[in-house]
Amino acid sequence: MVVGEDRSGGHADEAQEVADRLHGAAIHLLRRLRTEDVESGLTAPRLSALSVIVFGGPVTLGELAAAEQVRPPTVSRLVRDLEQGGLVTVEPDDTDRRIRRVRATPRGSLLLIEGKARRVQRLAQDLRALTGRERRTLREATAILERILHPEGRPGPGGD
Amino acid sequence: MVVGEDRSGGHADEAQEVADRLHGAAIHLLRRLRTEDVESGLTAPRLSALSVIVFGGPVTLGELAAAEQVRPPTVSRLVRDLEQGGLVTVEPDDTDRRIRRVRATPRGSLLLIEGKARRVQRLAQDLRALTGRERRTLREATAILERILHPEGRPGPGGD
DNA sequence: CTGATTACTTAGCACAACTAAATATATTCG
DNA sequence: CGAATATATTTAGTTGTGCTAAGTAATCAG
Repeated sequence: MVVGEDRSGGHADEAQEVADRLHGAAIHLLRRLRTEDVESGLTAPRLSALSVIVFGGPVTLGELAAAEQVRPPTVSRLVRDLEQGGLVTVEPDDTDRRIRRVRATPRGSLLLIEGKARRVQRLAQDLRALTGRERRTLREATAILERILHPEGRPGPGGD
Repeated sequence: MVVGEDRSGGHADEAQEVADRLHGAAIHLLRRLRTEDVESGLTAPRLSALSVIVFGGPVTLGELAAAEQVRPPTVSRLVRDLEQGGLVTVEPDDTDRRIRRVRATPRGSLLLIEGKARRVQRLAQDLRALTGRERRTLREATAILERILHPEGRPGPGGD
């Protein structure tokens, strides 16, 4: 755990400090980006669930419940509402008719993808004001981040 | 998502690509950090309000309403609940007795600060596995980020 | 002092999201 | 077959957040 490898002569724990600032930056970043989400017309839980459905292929309600960490009834209603909005379709499983599989409609996928595009667009605009060097620093930083915190895991929702 | 950035000999839109990756990284980062928040026992609006109170010094209810972008009655109730939980205290203003100032209790501050520490701690641990050069890249990146997306805004809440 | 404004509260409504408990139905296994 | 198990739904209720409308109380402007 504690690896005193701070040879840079800085203060006690450089990692701690960078983590702290990174934390703040991520919060501010997403805070700004999230404002674009309102336009989707979906609430956060629905957006999150839709994301799992879009990127996670057809999923059963049970899987969705596990992914979203909610109880079955919550998912039932959630899916019903998404279905009513034309964003997902539900089909029975061929071999096990207890199971219902949820799949995103083209409209559901589009809504999510466009939402993300809106978010990213906003950020890209800010990035154009930077120097090439600064952008490269950001690029390198994201690569590092993705490496350390996304070894394996479920696809991230468009949530926040 | 964003791909074809190479077909015209150069980067069609480097900013767009970096934005896309940054977006993904921020989502994954907060996804990880946010799991720690559940332990606070507070809901997102309360956590956010408490953060404004803790870091924004004593604030009036009106200021809090403006910061959180909600109507006065919503804040009244929010503060009442926080007060009931022993996380904040409310005092009248000396010169203007219509005004009520909200201040965090030691327990309220501690809850927030420890919550943040929990979040950051996890990340700091990952960062210790990096080289000094990589950490420096991350540090520079956060500085750039904070600069472009936090020109002069209100203090950021610890919510996400 | 009177009237308008400001700061906040109270009361009541609506709604989203969650839950536990009680089903209904389908599958699996002894 | 029949019992246990698994999947999802329905029912009924809670919690939390937000709103508006209407009220109280303090301050300010004339």
